[in-house]
Formats: sequence, structure tokens, C-alpha cells
Amino acid sequence: MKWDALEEEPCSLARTVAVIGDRWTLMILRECFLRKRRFDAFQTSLGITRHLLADRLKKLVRFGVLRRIPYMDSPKRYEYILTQKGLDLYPIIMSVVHWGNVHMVDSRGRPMLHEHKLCGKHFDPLMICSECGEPVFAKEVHVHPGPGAREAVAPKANISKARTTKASRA
Amino acid sequence: MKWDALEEEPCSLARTVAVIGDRWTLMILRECFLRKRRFDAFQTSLGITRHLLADRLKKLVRFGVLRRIPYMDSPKRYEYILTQKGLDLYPIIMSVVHWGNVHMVDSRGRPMLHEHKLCGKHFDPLMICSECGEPVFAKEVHVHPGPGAREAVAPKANISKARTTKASRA
DNA sequence: ACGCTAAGGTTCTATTTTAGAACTGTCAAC
DNA sequence: GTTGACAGTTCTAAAATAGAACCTTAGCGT
Repeated sequence: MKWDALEEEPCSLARTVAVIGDRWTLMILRECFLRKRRFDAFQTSLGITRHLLADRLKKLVRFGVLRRIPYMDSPKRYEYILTQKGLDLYPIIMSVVHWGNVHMVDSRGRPMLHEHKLCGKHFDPLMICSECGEPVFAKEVHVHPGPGAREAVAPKANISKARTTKASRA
Repeated sequence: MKWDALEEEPCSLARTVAVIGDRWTLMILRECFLRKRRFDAFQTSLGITRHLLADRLKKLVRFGVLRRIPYMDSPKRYEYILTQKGLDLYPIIMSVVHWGNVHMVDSRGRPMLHEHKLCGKHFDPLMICSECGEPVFAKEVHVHPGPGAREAVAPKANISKARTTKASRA
């Protein structure tokens, strides 16, 4: 399966994976949330090859996650800043970091602590239900098809080689 | 940078990316949360090559995210079920799906809807601060080093080739 | 004028991953 | 005794990534 195919799956997870589902993209976004904005700053702190960094930045701009803004003319210099779409990735970043904090730390403890400026305390992110405000667990969630689901009955059912099916859900 | 190097970074994001940061792992985990458990079930619904599926399942078992349980002797057959460590990935999955729901759907709408059995309503996941209960936004969070951070002053500062640095944070 | 550095890339080859398909082995049913 | 399900393994070809060098515009020091 190609990356481009992922974007078109009728599955919100697959489509998001098409944007952030590689070795480097989440790391680049981490740097963005740490207020890094420039090519060399990303390259130095991540150790990513310049080739790949250029490629990933282009991709993130294409997806509307970052915006490429000139901050100097002659020579033209650009920096990359998060759009609202990019800022909305914050819950993903935080839940990824939190899982690492819980399950992947060594004996020395957490590499980083997060302080909530509103209340002044070190915190963990907690996922709650937007409707009732209770914490959500996998077993308490029932999933069912929405309007954008793949049609149940295939209109043209000429699935020639069903061996390598690519069906999917969200 | 190799995958193995990622696991050892002093950064909870990098370490988590070492587990879930590839094209297929999150998709496999989606199927797990949709109650799929068997090799062929994964392969059929994802269209992943059998080679890669075997590899990713092994990796997830090695990381303690899945457990490989025999459900039949002669012939020996196994199924893969989420451990608690695996179930704890749910907020990541949900925040990824939610971002896709908000930013990557086409005109037909969401492919899937999530119902919270506790309150009976369709919901979105919401990230709040564990301390004050308010929704968290990137600009309201201050990050600083924790006990597991890379030591600020290098004990043996013989960084021979500083050109290709690999520094990192969490 | 000359060399040096900085930023933001591009280009090149070598290595690693992934895709795609076929093959293996065990058992049960037809 | 052939077919089919299940859970993989093995093979070759194609794609992605690593690692390093190179390019361009421009400022600074001498």
C-alpha cells in the first residue's frame, strides 16, 4: 500500500497516519511545539538528514499543518510555524508523551515535566467524554458506521482479486 | 538514525514513536481495539503484506503491547490480545481519530461514530488537565526538564563529530 | 579581494525497509 | 485425496532512508 492510498481510506485513523505516521514527523512536530521554527534548528536537534527534513517539512506544509513564512529577504529565509490545524495535533503529542512517561521511562524518571500555566501544577493529560465529562476507556465505547463509511453493498462488486483486500474502517 | 536508537532517547515521545511510529502499527492497533485478534483477520482487513504483519506483531509482543495466546492445539493457533500497556494506548488512538474527524474528512462526513456507553451519546475525546480539570492548550503549557533528562553538563564532553548531533528532549 | 561562516536547501550513492507474490506445514471437512 | 483455513516464512523488486558532499546568497573580518 502506498502512502497516497492511506489518505483516501474511509478511516480517520488511516488519514491521520498518512500525515503523521512515520519515523520523523511526530519528532519534528515536537520541536515545533517546543517553539523551534527553523530548518537548521530542526536538523541540529533531531539529527535527521537534511534531505528527509526538507521532504517532511514540504509534506507538512502541503497538508496545512505548518506554514512557511519568510522572516528575511535577501537572502530569502523562511521559518515554519504551526497553523491551527497543526496546533490541533497537541492532544496527539501529549497522549503519546504521556504513554511514554507511563510505560517507557527508565529508573531515572521522566525526561520532561509539563506545567499547566492555568493552575500552576505539573499535570498529566486526561481524556474525557465531551458529553458527560467522565474519563473514557476502550471497553465503554461502542463504534458504529457514520455517514462517511464505506458503502456496505459494493456498487460494482467486481472485486477481481480478493486475496489482497484493502478494506478498512475508522 | 536507527529505530533502536529512538528507544534510548531521553524523550518520552521518541520512545513511544519507536513503538507506534510507523505506517502500520497504529492501523494494527486500531483493529485490535475493534476486537480483531487473529493473523488472517488483520491481514484481510488491512491489506498489509503477511511478512510485515508478522514482523509488527512480533514487535508489539516484544514491547508488551500485545500478548500471543494459543487458542487451539494441533494445529497450534495463536491470537493477539491487548495487554494493559496496549489498552493504555487508547487515548492516542482516539486523539488520532479525532484529529482525522476534524481535519481530514470529506464532504460525506465521518467514517465512524463513537458512542460512550456510560452516557449513551456520541462523543469526541477531550483532553483535560489532571490537576484542575480544564481543557489543555499548547500555549498554556510550560515544559521543563525532569529527573530523566539528559544531563545538562556532559560528563565526558568528547563529542567528536558535533556536525551530526542527536540531542533531544521530551 | 579573500576566506570564513550562516541559513536553507539539493544532489549523490549505499543501505535498509517495504511491497507483492509464492510457498510451507498442520489439521478438518468433503 | 483434494480443498480450504490458519499462521506463518521465503523470495525478488521497488521504495524509502542514511550519510555525506555540494550549492547559493549574503554578512563579517582582514
